[in-house]
This record gives sequence, structure tokens and C-alpha cells, in this order.
Amino acid sequence: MVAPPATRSPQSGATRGRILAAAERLFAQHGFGGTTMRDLTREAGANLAAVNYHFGSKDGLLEAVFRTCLEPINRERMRLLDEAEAAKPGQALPSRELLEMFLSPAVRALAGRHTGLPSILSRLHHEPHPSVEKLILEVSLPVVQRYGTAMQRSLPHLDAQRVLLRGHFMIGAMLYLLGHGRVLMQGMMPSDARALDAEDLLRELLDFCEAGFRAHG
Amino acid sequence: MVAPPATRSPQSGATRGRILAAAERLFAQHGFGGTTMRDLTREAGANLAAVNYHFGSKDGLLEAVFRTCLEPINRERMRLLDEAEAAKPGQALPSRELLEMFLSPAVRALAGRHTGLPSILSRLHHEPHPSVEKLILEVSLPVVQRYGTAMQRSLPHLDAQRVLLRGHFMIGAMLYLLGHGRVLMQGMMPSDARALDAEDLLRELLDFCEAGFRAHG
DNA sequence: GTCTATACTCCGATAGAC
DNA sequence: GTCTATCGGAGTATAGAC
Repeated sequence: MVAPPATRSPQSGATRGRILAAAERLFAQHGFGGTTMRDLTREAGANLAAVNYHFGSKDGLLEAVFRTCLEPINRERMRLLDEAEAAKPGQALPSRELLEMFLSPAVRALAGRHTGLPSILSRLHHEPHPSVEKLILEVSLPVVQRYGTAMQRSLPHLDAQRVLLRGHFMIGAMLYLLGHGRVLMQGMMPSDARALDAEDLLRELLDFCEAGFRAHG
Repeated sequence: MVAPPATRSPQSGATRGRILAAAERLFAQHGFGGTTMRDLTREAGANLAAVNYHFGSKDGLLEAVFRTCLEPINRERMRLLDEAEAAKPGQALPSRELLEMFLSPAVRALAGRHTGLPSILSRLHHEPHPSVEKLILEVSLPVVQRYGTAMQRSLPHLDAQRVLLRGHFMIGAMLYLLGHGRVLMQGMMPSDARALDAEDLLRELLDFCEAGFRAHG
């Protein structure tokens, strides 16, 4: 499959964009398996075969949706770390700050325009889909490694393996918050509980993970 | 559908059992969507229609597999809490002890005979499948509420909402460890890292979550 | 009550006309 | 780039054999 050029052409890329938007919405709402290409293309105002033309397959569409979800978040994580390290060259950054830089771009996506993306992010991280596994490693490994290095400098008493382990506990907690765990939790909340927005959830998650990372193992 | 009785009958329950075992293995290995009923029944040495007869549908089979996975774990959690509360009636139990009673039955399942079950547990918690959502609430809500009450008595400075929130962070970390996160993590480990068994992982998870719960919010 | 053979509907994928 | 037609394979339903 050749990606259509971004330049002029009859309805240049419009169909592709509409399919992507519809997929983002429907995958988040009904899951990947629960969304049929017939429903999806009807919603996008496109022909059934258009998905295969633009994305190669239904899996290819999933990959494209996942990329548009994860890549901006990881770019922002890299940018924040670049800035912070440039501001204090050679110094170890506080673990709280590192955690906030890593977590905030994802958690704040809960409040953004594409509220379905966090749910997709969460689901795909738990699906042993072979192509998605490769994709996650490709997109996230550099970010995880850079934050891992920074975190180890911040908490030098922890060995590298333990930093990675705790990083994954943090990622698990984050993903569950972004995805279905949030829904399940709401079903368990006392009815008089105060509603929590994305900033509240971020602060709570930071408190939990910062303490977890600081634990003396 | 009426569940076949456990008593005598030609090949009493044998087919049902073989299907359940095959599903447990294949769902964990290829995921739910990646497992076809034709492959599954071939592996189980049963006819294609046997799944529908014994479980009503593929979803019904998933629900049965999920139950055989989660219910023993939750029974064990309840038993441990019953015992601990009976041993020290009226007293608040240490948060570390509560966390260990909640987490150990699930994490130790990693080392058990049915090593596919943890992965299924993890995946289903992130799938917005409507019938699974009901199922999780039905099976887990009593456990979550009892541990939540006990945890609040153990950490009285935390309000109920915060206990529930941190409980879900813990569950997210646990599920990610049980499921695909473990696989992804291994792909990121330095090659000279020491191999971690289930007991190691449990201890690490406990250290992280105990500190997270104790954080002063 | 258990299990099988088989038919049915709908899905994702593709070839080829436009 | 888009559409129609069609294919193989998926899950499902049921009639009937044992």
C-alpha cells in the first residue's frame, strides 16, 4: 500500500481522515473486535473498500489510530525531558518532576478533544497482537529508556532492574486509569463522591507513584 | 442453556472440560479474537457445535473461562481476610498485610499450573465488553468493598474515595504485571538482568503499592 | 442429555471496472 | 481514488443421530 500524497488530488486525503476519525471514536466505544468495517465506513461516509485502500487492512487501520494516539504523547514527553535537562544540565531531576513529565501528557489527554484515545492506548497495551507489540516497543522504548536513565540518576540507591520494574507498575496504573479501570471505578464509587477531573486524577496518580518509586526495597 | 450435571452420563462433562482447557490455553496464547472456534474445537477433539451447546456462544465460553480464572483467586482473598480478621477481631490490620492478602493469590497464579489465566484476567479487565463488565463487577465488587473497608480502617487518614482510587492504581499495576506488561518488560530488560520469579515480583509489587498507599495526599 | 452434520449470516479482503 | 461484486472464513443456529 502506498500512502496517498498530502498534495492536491480529488478529495485529497479527506476520506482517509474521516475514516481515521470514525475509527478513533468507534474503537474506543465498542473495541476493535466490536467495530465492523461496514459500520465504520458508513459512519465515515466512505466505501467499504476504502479502509483497505488507505490502510491495507483493518489491522493497518488500528496501527494508524494507535500511532496518532501515542506519538504526540511521546513527543511531548521527550520535549519536556529535553527542556528540563537543558535547564539544569548535569543535575539529577527530582523524581516527582520526572513522573509528572511522563504521566501528564497521557492523563491530560483524558480532557482533550480525542477522549477515545486514552482508552485505545490502554486496550492495545494489554492485547498480545503481534504487530502491536512490535509497534509499542518501537514507539515507546526510546522514551522508556531515557526516563529510566533519568530516574536512576534521581534515585541512585535503586538498581536499573528495579527502576524498570517500578516504571512498569506505574505504566500499569496509568493505563488502567486511562482505560476501562476508570469506568469500573465509577461503578464502585459512593454516589456522593466528588467528581474528579483529569488534573485531580493526575495529582492522585503522581502521589501514588512517587511514593512507590521512593520505597526502600 | 442448562449446565450439564456433574454426575454420570456418557462421557460426562468430558467434552465441556476439554473445551474449557483448550480455551484457557488458546485465549492466553492468541487472545480472544485471535482464537477461532474451529481451531479451538479441533484442539479439544470436539465438534464445532459443542461450544454452542455447552456455553451458548463464544462469549459464553469466555465468561466461563474468566470465572474459572477469577473466582478461585477471589475466594482465596476472602478466606485470607476472614482468617486475619478472626485472628485479631476488632483491630485494624496492617496495610502491608492487606495488600499481600489481595495481591498474592493473583501474582502466585503466575507460577501455577494454569499460567495462561493471569493473561486472560488482565486482558478482560481492559476490554469494554458489556457482559464482561457486568461480570467483573459481580465477581469482584464484594472483594473490593471488603478490602476497601479494611484498608480504610488501616489508614484512617485517607478518605474513602482516595482508598478506592489507590486501590485501582494497585489493580492496574497488578494486571499489567500479570498480563502483557510482563512480556513487554522482558523485551526492555538488560540482558544480564537476574530472572525474577513470581515471589520476587510479588515482593516488588508489594513494596511499590504499600508505599503508594501510605503516601500523604 | 450429548453430540454431530450442515446450513446460514455476516465479516474482512480483493480483483477489476470506472 | 473510488466503487461493485464476490470470495473464503468466521460465529451461530438447528435438526436429528446416538
